[in-house]
Amino acid sequence: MLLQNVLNRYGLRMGRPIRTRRQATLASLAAELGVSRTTVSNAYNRPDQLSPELRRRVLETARRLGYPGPDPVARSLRTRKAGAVGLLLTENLSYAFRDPAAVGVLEGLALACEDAGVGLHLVPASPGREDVAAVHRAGVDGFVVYSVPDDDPHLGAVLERPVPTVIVDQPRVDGVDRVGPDDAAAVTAMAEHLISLGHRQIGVLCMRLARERNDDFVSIQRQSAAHFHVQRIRLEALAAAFSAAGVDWATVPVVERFDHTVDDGASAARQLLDAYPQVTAVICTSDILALGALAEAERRGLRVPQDLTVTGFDGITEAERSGLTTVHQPVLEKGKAAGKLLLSSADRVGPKVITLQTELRVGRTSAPPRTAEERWFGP
Amino acid sequence: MLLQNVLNRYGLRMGRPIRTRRQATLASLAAELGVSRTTVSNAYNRPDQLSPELRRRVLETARRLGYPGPDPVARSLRTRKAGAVGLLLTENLSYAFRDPAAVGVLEGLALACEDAGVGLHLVPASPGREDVAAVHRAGVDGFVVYSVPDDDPHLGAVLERPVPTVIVDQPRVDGVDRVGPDDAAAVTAMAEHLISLGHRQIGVLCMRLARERNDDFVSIQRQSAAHFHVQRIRLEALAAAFSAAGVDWATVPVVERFDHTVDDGASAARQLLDAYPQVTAVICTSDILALGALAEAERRGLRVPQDLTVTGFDGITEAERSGLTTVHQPVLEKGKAAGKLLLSSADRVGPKVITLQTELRVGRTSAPPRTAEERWFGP
DNA sequence: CGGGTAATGGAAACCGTTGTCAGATTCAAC
DNA sequence: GTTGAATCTGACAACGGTTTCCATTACCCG
Repeated sequence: MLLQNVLNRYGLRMGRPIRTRRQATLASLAAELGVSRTTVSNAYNRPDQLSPELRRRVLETARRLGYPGPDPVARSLRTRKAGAVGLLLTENLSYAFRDPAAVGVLEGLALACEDAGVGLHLVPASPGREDVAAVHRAGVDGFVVYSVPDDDPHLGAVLERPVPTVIVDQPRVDGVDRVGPDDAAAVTAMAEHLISLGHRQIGVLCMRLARERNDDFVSIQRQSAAHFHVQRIRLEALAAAFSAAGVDWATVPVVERFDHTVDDGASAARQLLDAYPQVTAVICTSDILALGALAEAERRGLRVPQDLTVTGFDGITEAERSGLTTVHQPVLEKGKAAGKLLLSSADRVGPKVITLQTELRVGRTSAPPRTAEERWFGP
Repeated sequence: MLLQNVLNRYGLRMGRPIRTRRQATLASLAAELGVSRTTVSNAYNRPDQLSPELRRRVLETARRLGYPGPDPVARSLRTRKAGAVGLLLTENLSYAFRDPAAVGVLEGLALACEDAGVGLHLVPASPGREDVAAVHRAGVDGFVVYSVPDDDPHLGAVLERPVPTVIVDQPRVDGVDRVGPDDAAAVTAMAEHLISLGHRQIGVLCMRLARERNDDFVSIQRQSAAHFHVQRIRLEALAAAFSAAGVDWATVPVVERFDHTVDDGASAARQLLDAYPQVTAVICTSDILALGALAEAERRGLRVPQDLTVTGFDGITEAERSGLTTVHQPVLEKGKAAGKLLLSSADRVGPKVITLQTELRVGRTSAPPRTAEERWFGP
């Protein structure tokens, strides 16, 4: 027993081949040099605390012994700083990397982290996974939560952790910092644009509303019970605006897609237009879906905007290029703001909400609807 | 002094307002319950080691005291497992997120991590930054290094860390696991395709060769001294193949671009064709550059492939869509393989190299060159 | 020569866990 | 009542550092 201890002290272990000798530690290095651990630690962290000569000796001996410098985990434990922020994203990474809007947020966040010299720790949390252990295991100084349903177990696990948290877009949690656009206002502006053009026969394409898949039309109940807050708000804002314009929202078809690709947008548009050919405007809650709707319109031989108006949301580059009428939001800034907010949250008291500026960008995909006669007989 | 200790034991601290009371720890929770720390630890990590009833009490008291479960950092220190792999990428994140080939690798890596339930820790290391502290600070069980110049200080810092490392694409370091395509073979196949078509007047567009910017023609010296191994190998393979076909490599213009965007590809092509209008084929070391070259060809009114042949490398979706002749490599698999290799490296002895299959995909952008007469008088 | 001030290095506490191992308790069976 | 097996529990030693005092020495100044 004693022998074991002595061996340990010198970084050796019984019953193991020599070549797997334990890594050198700060203590073994100090022993080798005949100085205290403090001094070795100072050599790395506070060069002004010891003579240059001794420091040189320490570093040189470290190199000789293959000591890689203070262990980051031990250091984190002592200093209570991990030097990383966690990113919770209940979504396949493929999605995160494929949607330009999401990439923008990620990039902005990464930039903020880079500036501060802290790492970005992607927490493994695919939609299916119920195992929140990964959240518990993440050694981070704070979390950014991006676009997560309000009933996701990972979210709960994050909020229980005693570290600052910033939520981007959704969900809305009381007392937690948040960064996002004013979705209601933005969508209202879009609705009023369409109303003023004269559209009353509309259809809506929206993203996933809950964790269970429903690639179909959406009931009023499901709309108002949506766990994805952003989608819910956007639908509610549309409902409010069009109701005010005399449209009975219960008659407005809304099609949901669980996955978020251009192809899904196209198939949703097809489903919508097959069942409701009288629709004059397809409002999409994202540009990706809208790009799909444009593709489907072309496939059907519908001219945009003469025969059909299509609108999106986000303002991604591809949308701009195709002249889509959409709401632009500064996604890069969104991510950057989230990062900065999180990294500065040590010296703040109350929760903070940052609302980003959005801008209605009218492109070449919205125009007044044709009258019924025009539809049948041409202009 | 004694008082201080007693206070500490109960999670209190002198001279601080009550509301900032110290977070509960496993120890304070055990004290509260009147059981040992072991028991509390077991409640979380080995449910079979204590009675369900006691476990329930522990968890319930934990909730009441706001104990968030065992501290991840302390746990990592004790278990020597961080539950995360680091990704070193000496590049602005913007690049990583914008180049589809890089996104593919990232996505594959993320998938492998997700499968294993470990986090992915992005190490902040922009090109300019000389500060490798972030590498030292990263609490990870291993590193994936992706496309880094062989003289990058971060690379050295990673290799010094006593954790397994896998390098993707470049650099090539002896004794370190590596995943990547057989660049030389792939490029040779491409060269032979062009040679057999009859091209002898070629020009090359390549990516950054070193950490210092050089948006210009590249000397032979710079080519063979390139710190980005992949680029060097590709150029060398081209040189070998075309030399064998009787082309004096010293006369072949090579244009380098530091940044890697379609626009940079276009400007490089312009620079090349302005100085060497007799070129019949522009060989690019990436699809992104090739897409730019195609754009520039169109701008000049050059028909592809009749007037100019353009080839790429990577096989990204956009390239496929535009019919680019290119070398396809499975980028998603590359990332996934790197992740799996890293995560399984505990029980392996020697270094391992995984070479990925590539495939020459002849598209609509390569054809025999026009003869000089044709160039002036039409076919 | 007394005493104040840097400069330098060290002792010990602490960060919050986990794992080992031996001892304690319970319970059924003989 | 004894025994043995099956469960639980708790003391103790790591894990690898950082940081707050202290102690020592050297130097400077009147």
